[in-house]
Amino acid sequence: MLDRTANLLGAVGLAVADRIEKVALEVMSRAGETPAALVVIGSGTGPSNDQLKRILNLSHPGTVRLVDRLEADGLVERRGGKDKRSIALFLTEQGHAARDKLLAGRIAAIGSLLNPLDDHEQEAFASLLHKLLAGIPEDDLERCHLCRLCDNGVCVDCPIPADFREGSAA
Amino acid sequence: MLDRTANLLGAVGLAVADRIEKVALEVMSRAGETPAALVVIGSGTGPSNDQLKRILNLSHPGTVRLVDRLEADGLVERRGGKDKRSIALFLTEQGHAARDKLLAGRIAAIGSLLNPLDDHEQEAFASLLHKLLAGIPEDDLERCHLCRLCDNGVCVDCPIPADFREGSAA
DNA sequence: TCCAATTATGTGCGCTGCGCACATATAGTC
DNA sequence: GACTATATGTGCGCAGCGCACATAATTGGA
Repeated sequence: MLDRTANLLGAVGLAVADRIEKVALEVMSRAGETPAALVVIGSGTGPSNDQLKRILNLSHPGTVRLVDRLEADGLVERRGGKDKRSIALFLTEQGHAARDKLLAGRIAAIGSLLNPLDDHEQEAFASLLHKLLAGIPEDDLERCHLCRLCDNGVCVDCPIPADFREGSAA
Repeated sequence: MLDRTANLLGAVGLAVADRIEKVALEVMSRAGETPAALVVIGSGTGPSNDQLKRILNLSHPGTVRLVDRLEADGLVERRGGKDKRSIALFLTEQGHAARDKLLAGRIAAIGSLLNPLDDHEQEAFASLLHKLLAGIPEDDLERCHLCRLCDNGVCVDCPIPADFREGSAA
């Protein structure tokens, strides 16, 4: 029985991931962790390359190149960090616009999957998802990773502590 | 309210996709659609390259190279199809073993996410997922795509018609 | 005070996964 | 028998990412 539930969740998860990827390709023509980076950078207050690397769970060089791509696309700026060695990442105006489109498209795409459920069922579903999410992360870093594509403007009553919101994690 | 539910589902979907990818890397050191191809080929009765391409939603050359990789890894065999131009794809013994490990690992990884839910909640969750899945696919091809990583041995009462099971789709 | 270890970023290089344009062989159609 | 459609395979390049390495700045002792 648990296996059957897991299989159903696997199919739904795949459908969700497929739709998120499709939206990201439409909005910014990028795949992999690049869309998540856009969201994370926009959520924080000038995160460093190293913080981004840990949240996205990428290698260090991978993160550097990822930021290169975002910079080349005109979505992100590298500014000086608190150290002279570190940098601080900020979205450009264009970056903010792309991030908004990405998040809105993501919510719309996933929302369309929820159509078969009526209001009451959606509420029950949200409650179960909430409980499930609360049980996943073991530390702040894992929380940030899990929420790397979340829309903070929409996620009221987030099952995950708010450290991420201030960009103070990692 | 719907937006909040969609955001929660987005986070869960991402967690599911992350775990599936991790298992695939551990089991077969491959990413992208290659693990799905292993599952699909093992589910069917000698699908052609073209059928695989449509189920995975890849370009034709991408599918050819994907099969090249699986063949090089010793997991898949190309045999003659019903036409002299088409081929039929079958798993080797090693391929079946890898597929079993992949599916078992997938179920285990997703199942661990379900731990916070008690038996009653899991049943309710499965029911909602079932209803949600039934509303997604518009044709057989989309069904096959959605179920490309599903474990047929586990998915009783599948919300999706059984054409996929016979490999007759597309 | 100066040198070693740590931290933070960036580069050279290669590999995997994938798509576009093209080539080739077989099957159906007029 | 020529023409189109179908099915597979190739040349080529690009995106995304990791390993090994290089460089600059900070920290922590001896």
